[in-house]
Amino acid sequence: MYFCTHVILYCMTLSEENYLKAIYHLSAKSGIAVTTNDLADAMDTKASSATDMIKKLADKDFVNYKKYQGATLTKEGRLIAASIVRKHRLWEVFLVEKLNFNWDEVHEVAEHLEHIKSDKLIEELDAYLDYPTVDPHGDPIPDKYGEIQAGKKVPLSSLKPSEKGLCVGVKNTSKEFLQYLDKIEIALGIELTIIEKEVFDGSVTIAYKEFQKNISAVAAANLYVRKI
Amino acid sequence: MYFCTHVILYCMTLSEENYLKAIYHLSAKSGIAVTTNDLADAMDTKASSATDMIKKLADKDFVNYKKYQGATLTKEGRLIAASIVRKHRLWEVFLVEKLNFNWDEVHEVAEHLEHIKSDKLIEELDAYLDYPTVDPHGDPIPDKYGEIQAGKKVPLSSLKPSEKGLCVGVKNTSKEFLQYLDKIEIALGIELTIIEKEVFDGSVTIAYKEFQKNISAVAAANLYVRKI
DNA sequence: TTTTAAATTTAGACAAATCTAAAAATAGTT
DNA sequence: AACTATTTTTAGATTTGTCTAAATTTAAAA
Repeated sequence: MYFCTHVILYCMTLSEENYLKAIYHLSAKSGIAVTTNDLADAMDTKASSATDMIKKLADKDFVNYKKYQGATLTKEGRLIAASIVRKHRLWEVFLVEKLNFNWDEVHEVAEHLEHIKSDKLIEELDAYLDYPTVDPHGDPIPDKYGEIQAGKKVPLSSLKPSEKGLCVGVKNTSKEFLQYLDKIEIALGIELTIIEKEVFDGSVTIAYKEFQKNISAVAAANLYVRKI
Repeated sequence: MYFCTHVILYCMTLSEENYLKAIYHLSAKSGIAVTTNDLADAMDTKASSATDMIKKLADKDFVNYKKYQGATLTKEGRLIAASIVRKHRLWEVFLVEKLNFNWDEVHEVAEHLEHIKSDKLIEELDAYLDYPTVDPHGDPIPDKYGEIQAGKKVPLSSLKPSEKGLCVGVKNTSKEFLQYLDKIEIALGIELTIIEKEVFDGSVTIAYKEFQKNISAVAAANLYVRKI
């Protein structure tokens, strides 16, 4: 099984790709069929537009659809959506690692780059970046078969004193939070060790680099790590 | 004067950008106003569609237009068109130098990449590629003010025996010609020395690398060099 | 279980970019 | 200068993705 370039290349509009991607993200979260309203909200449009597009995607066998029952991805739809997410995240890695972008600057540009259609481009980019498995926010990059290989990420707040974690991403992607992390010099790939957790407010004292700092429960819940 | 990002970012559709670029290329060739038919041919569409788009671009003050008199670029239109050509050619350099693309593979992908709108992206890319002045075909890359700095290129056939040229591009960009050049190992940046020109058929004997070969008048006319 | 509220779909309209076919303007030729 | 032939423009239709408003279905509550 492999990405169906022909389909992607010849048959999908920008709008179709974006809807498919939104369905992919929403169904990953909920695990069940994506509702018309949720899809419309995600796409910042109206329910009637979402219905129209779901029908079109169903006609092309990218989603399963029964009236009033929401949409789920077909195998082919999931593969295409995964390929778009793959491209998005690879471009994000490129922007951060090669072009000096910050965490909080890459998303918008990657939203456009993800729609460039060229198998060679993405394969070469993947190789050029040395086959990364997570993007700059720690989100996993699907492989070319649409499968996610990266290990599970957990919030920093779930670690106990003396446990160590590799910083792999954030839950809250707001500019404010990312800039806060920049300020205290926490970045992707940093090793963190839990020193102590305050019972009364959930704040966590962590050691990393040459620092030892205390961060709030909110911050700890929004920082993803992979246990090491 | 600088690229008007706001205009590019917020006001131009893909189609408008492509038409503007086509007008830029056509008027560079002829120097005079671009006719509706020529524009339609270049865009592989019908004259009526070209008229419609010219009107729209004229409304936005990107072209000067009088009925039946064709179109010329305004200062702002030229700047935007140049920025698109700049992006196209920078991406071509990136694809060849970093992602192992060949001369004859880059154009199609660059056609899409050129429409990605981000000042930071293109500035960083430019720096990352070390400020190239020509693309892999030897065509000049406009600077960020829309100006072309690169030296003039001339066909190899215009050189006389014992003159040397740096291979900077091709006139004929057909896959066949580019593959022919690959085969005889002529590439961008190669130094060529004219050994001899045959009077009867215009063919040229050239020395380069460890080779000494004879190429036809047609080939020599389609290979651009910069005298050195 | 019936009624009400919410979610979803349909119907009809609109803007963008295109087309075909017909009308209008320009240019070339005698 | 008048007449073709070509070029260009206009008018009206089509497709895609969107909208609003109304109709329909499902879900929740009394």
